[in-house]
Amino acid sequence: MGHKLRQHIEQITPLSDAEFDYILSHFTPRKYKKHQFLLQVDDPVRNDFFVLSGLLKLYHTDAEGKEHILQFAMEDWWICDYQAYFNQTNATLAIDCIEDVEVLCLSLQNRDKLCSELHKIEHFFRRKSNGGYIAMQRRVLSLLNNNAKERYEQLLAQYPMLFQRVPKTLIAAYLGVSRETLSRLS
Amino acid sequence: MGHKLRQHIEQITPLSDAEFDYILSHFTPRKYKKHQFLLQVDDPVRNDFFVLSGLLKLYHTDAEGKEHILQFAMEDWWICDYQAYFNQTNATLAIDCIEDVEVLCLSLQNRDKLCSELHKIEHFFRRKSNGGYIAMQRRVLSLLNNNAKERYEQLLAQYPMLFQRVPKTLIAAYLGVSRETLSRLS
DNA sequence: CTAAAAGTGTGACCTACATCACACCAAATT
DNA sequence: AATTTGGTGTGATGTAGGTCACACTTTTAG
Repeated sequence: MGHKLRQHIEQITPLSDAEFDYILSHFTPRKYKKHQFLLQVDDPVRNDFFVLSGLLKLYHTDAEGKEHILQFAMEDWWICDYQAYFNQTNATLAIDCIEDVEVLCLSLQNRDKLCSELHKIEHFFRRKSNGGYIAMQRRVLSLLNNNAKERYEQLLAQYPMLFQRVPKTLIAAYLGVSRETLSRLS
Repeated sequence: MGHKLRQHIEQITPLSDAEFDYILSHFTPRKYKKHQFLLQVDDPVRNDFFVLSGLLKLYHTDAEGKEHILQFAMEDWWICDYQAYFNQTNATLAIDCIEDVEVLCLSLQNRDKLCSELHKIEHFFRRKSNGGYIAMQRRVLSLLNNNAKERYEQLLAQYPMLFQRVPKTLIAAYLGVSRETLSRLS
């Protein structure tokens, strides 16, 4: 079987062996343990992460110390504080591991290099970004439209696997509901 | 002064006269009057719209008939039901005019043609999409983090001009608050 | 193997915001 | 000029979901 990254890119655009090797050479593999941080608030954001295995969360901690989860990421997902990454400023979001994790790291420099050298990679990232935008928009709509129970059921329907791997406290922080209220819904 | 679209694209990438003329030839100009629809639910989504002048809203109407506004768009903004546009399915969102409007229409075919012929246009749209993703993510965070008053003040700080052009009812529908509550905040 | 920490459920109570109902005013429309 | 329509404010009341407090169980770490 091919490399996970290759399979992932080829869902959008085919690659030759040489192209893929070249692309892969711009990524750095790394491993992290459960509870380790990939990114902490105020860190410079050096990399975007492509997840090979494991589970992570991207979140913001507010003034009262409450966590708000923007994204979970598992196999085949990308995760990053993109605002800070693209503007090369310091992180306002944190990323850490819910499970042990293997990722491929891509610096902004290498991303831009790949995008300018390989038109099909620029195309790939455009498509990815479009998809992400649409997903975020759907989430905004669901926050505007739906009550706690409806949001919970939508998430359950869309990512049933998540509920086996993630504590309810985190599901609540993702849905924007208190842990207690979530517990009374299900 | 140059064309508004040209200025807009050149914020990201420079263009020759010939390139711009070629690009522009893929857009169709159109005008709409206040209250006219650019897109209704269940319409096929033929175009993405670049706004030259005027003001529009992109919104969803829920089962109880309540409007939830996903986006306002004014000069220099793009507006579309992207989910339906990119998948070439029918609209689930509607777009209509809050003021008289001039737009440039771009079909998906022409967008893809431009993107594959001109690497710099693919780059432009990637950058735009990245920006849109980040903006949506910030909005999700603000819905999770902040109460009605805080969201109202953020919006006011970010787009003060909006409050001169848009009735409070629509601001409320954008913020996810009832009209009455909004009226008691300010 | 034991102690601490993390995860979960549930009752009692509280509050931010929704809903309903009405009044008033400004701007279209006839 | 008269009349409908759209926009806005405000009181009274209802409710979804938050907060606090506690108990119990499971996992993690020393």
